[in-house]
Amino acid sequence: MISQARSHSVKRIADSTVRRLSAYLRFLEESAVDGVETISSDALARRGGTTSAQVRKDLSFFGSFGKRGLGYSVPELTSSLRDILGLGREWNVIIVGAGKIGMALGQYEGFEQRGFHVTAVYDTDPGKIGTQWGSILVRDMSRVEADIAEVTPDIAVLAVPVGEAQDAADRLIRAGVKAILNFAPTQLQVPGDVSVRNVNMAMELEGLSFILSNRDR
Amino acid sequence: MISQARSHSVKRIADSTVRRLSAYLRFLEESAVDGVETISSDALARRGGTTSAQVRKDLSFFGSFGKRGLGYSVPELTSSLRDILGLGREWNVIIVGAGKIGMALGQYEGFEQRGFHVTAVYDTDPGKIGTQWGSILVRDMSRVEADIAEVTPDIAVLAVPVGEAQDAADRLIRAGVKAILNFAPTQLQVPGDVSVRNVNMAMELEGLSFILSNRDR
DNA sequence: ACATGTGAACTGCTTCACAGCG
DNA sequence: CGCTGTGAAGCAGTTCACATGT
Repeated sequence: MISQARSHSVKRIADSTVRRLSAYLRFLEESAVDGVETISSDALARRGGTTSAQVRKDLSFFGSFGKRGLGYSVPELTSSLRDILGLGREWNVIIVGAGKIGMALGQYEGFEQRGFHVTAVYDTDPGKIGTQWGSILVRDMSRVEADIAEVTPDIAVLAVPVGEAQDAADRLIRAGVKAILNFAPTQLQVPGDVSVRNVNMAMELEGLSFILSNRDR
Repeated sequence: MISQARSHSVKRIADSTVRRLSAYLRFLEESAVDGVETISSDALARRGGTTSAQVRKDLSFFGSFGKRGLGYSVPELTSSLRDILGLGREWNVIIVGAGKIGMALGQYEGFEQRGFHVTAVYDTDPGKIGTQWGSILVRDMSRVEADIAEVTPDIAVLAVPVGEAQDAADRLIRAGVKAILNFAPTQLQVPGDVSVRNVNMAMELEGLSFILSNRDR
């Protein structure tokens, strides 16, 4: 019996660790397709751009998943990582904002594949409300509180213009949403029990711009 | 004379610092619109979700921009941060992959606004090649090397399916590209002189999933 | 012999606290 | 007096190195 994920979990886990776990999981899934049965921390590390010690340390927070002298069983570690990351269940997701980004996200297959079920898309534009995107109906943003009262989504994806982001977030939080994936280029102000992750293209581009500007000097 | 950005810049700057500088810049721009003349490290911190000491330390790597007892001049600090981040010039950007994400990015106004000039979009799909997106023409991916040889883009945005990402990156790098903004959910293998930033929605969602799963425990 | 799991050492980012200056 | 700028202290994340198990 190896799958002892969650038996540990005493100290707080660093954000960077969680990100790497995601990366390991993706690589494991690729390896499984290639028919690899067993993998070492070193192979995992090379592919993820880190070190074997880092891989082992990351995993050690959650249990012992390897066999000494051998490495990790690909299917077993895959399953353990899924469990650790909370991917063993379905999460209900709503998308707020039916613009270009919201649309691209709504049609992204990767969401469903990983257990993130998009239940609804919201917008304020009467021209968009009522239109159908595949199986998803664009709903009226004014209904969002009523809908959430019935079934609270686990995660709300915010894909509205910057100027509307904080207001939208406030509404969602008041209605009970506890996790937001924010695509608007602004730092949302939220209470401590609400988790926010930001996806900010402007910031990433500026990061590259900074590196390019300071490369030689 | 205050704008002494770049007179310092001895030690390596942490990634987290650069990200915060981006955030400060955005907030400063918002403040300027509201007519604010002067701002303290404390105000900047509250808005950016950090501490005043952190703000001052971040800025101190690049010079002294404030007035003791007063704070920072909004226009002066804005200009200094733009300079530090390398936003004082235009960067040429190509988008590789004319799918949903590539399309959304190509039409994103924020790019141009901040000096990131999209010069071309590439795809391999004959049905897409030759179509026009606003002012941008979708070009044949097989031409990318020839085009780059003429004008090397500063940054390439990778918005192709996972399976094609590494190959596309290899081609771009061989052709001279030194900075990549990668939207494919895979860890690209690149030489040391190439900078990569990742935008990975799956990873962010998994981060939220992890937090939600471990919230109470 | 080989690769994991982990305490100990190390590195570097963050926070503190206060001197310095407007 | 208020707020910046910055060494020093504190802390968290990473790397080392080796005992441990197969």
